[in-house]
Amino acid sequence: MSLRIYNTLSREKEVFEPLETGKVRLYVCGPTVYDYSHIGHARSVVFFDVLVRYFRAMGQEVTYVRNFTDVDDKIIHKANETGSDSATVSETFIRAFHEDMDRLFVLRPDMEPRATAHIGDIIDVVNRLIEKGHAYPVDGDVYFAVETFAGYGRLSGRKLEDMEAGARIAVDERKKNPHDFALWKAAKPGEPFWESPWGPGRPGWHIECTAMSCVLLGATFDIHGGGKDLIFPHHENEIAQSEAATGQPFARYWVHNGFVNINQEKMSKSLGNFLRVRDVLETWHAEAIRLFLLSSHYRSPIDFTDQYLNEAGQNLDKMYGLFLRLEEAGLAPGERRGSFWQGFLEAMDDDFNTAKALGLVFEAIRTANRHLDGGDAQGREEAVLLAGDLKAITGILGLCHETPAAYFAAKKEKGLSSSGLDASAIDALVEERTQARKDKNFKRADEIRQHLAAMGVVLEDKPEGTLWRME
RNA sequence: GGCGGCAUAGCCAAGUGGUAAGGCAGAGGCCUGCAAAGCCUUUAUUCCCCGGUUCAAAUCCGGGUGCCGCCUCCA
Repeated sequence: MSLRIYNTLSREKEVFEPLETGKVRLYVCGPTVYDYSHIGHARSVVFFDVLVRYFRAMGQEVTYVRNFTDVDDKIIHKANETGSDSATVSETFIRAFHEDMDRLFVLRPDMEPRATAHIGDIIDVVNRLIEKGHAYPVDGDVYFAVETFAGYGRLSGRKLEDMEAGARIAVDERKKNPHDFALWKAAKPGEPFWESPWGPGRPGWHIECTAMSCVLLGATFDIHGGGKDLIFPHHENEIAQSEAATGQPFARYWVHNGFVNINQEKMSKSLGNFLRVRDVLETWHAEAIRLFLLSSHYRSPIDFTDQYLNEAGQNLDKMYGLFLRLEEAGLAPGERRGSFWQGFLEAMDDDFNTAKALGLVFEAIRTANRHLDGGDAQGREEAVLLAGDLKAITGILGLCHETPAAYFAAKKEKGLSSSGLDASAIDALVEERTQARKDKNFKRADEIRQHLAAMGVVLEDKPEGTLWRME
């Protein structure tokens, strides 16, 4: 494969060459589990899911690690708020995260380490950093000394001097430099803690990723991913900790996804516009959500609106519609790969250009439909070839998991239940209309069509009879 | 104040030197008793503005304008 990836570290697209040929070691920052996951989490998780599926389809052996931050101020706060404890809170939201992402057809990573399961590894790294003079304990806390790491600021393009000026961080007299960050935090009363050489406490946020990636993937690995917002300070700090501790290069390619806005506004607690994955799934099909998320390049910001999700839903119908047509024609997607597959590979090789790839998908669908409209043997053969490409492509994008029949049946069911209509009543009207048509009473037939249309029921007269579906 | 990103049709969105993918919406047509679905045609002489480089620029360079993100353990 000749994949090029935009590396945040160099700010350029670089040819991807894994450390070890045929193997890809990937670490992606997972959620802090103090609440239900939102659509922004979904974008990151879905994008990296596609990245992994693509590597695997290209024959690469991927080791995919995504952590859970299960000890943290926000989790502790949530526990106090709800009269629970940290462990229960994290357990609850880890389960919820899995439910949500499973419903989005996201494949589970190979490993999903939790910070609290790696306290020993974390303490080891902190010890090593102290030994090497990169960290210092103060009153049960341990801080990383940013000035001891020459490359600090390389990923985010910041210089320590520049950051001094407009820094909005509280001055802590105990720190040698205001930008020194906590590796270990002394326990306050009522907080969860673990014993350590510096007294009871818990890990700081950044150190868990250093410890777990090193243990699970090695000191140096291929790709480190996460949301754009993690570039600073989280990933900057990870690099400093890891390279200072091991003396070896850390992640080689840094991949960061852009944000999801809601109606052109940033999602934020203060605006109260957080869209939870499980709520969004109530309204839209999981694959329509994936399709929407993949319709822009992963690094661009994307705007979540009802209109765009509806469009994605229509496009998903179009995909299933073709597969349904083929099935009804007794045709199965072919095994041979054609030119659309080649185009797909080129698009994906160019920094995972899923938007371009989807353009090809729709072109292929249109072409296949045209061939089927033709109805001749050669056209059918072409359609089968195209369908094969489409099947392979949608598989990598994580779309079209269902059979077309099941997809459309579920859609009808959902439309019925949300509108409160009764299927048998509709069937009766359709039957009446069929009789009217036989009697050439088109006036009555059209009345029924319009009546049903007003309720959101769309009729399709096919040679084998009249079908109806919910709009 | 520092760092970074983006500006392409009514809307969304690809396109990093060679003459504007794809989707939605709109218009016309084929098909249909009428529709729906599908298909065909059509919708940006032009890519925020002004300069420059080049045989050639949406694409490169300089300047401007506008929007956005990060610098607050927010994906």
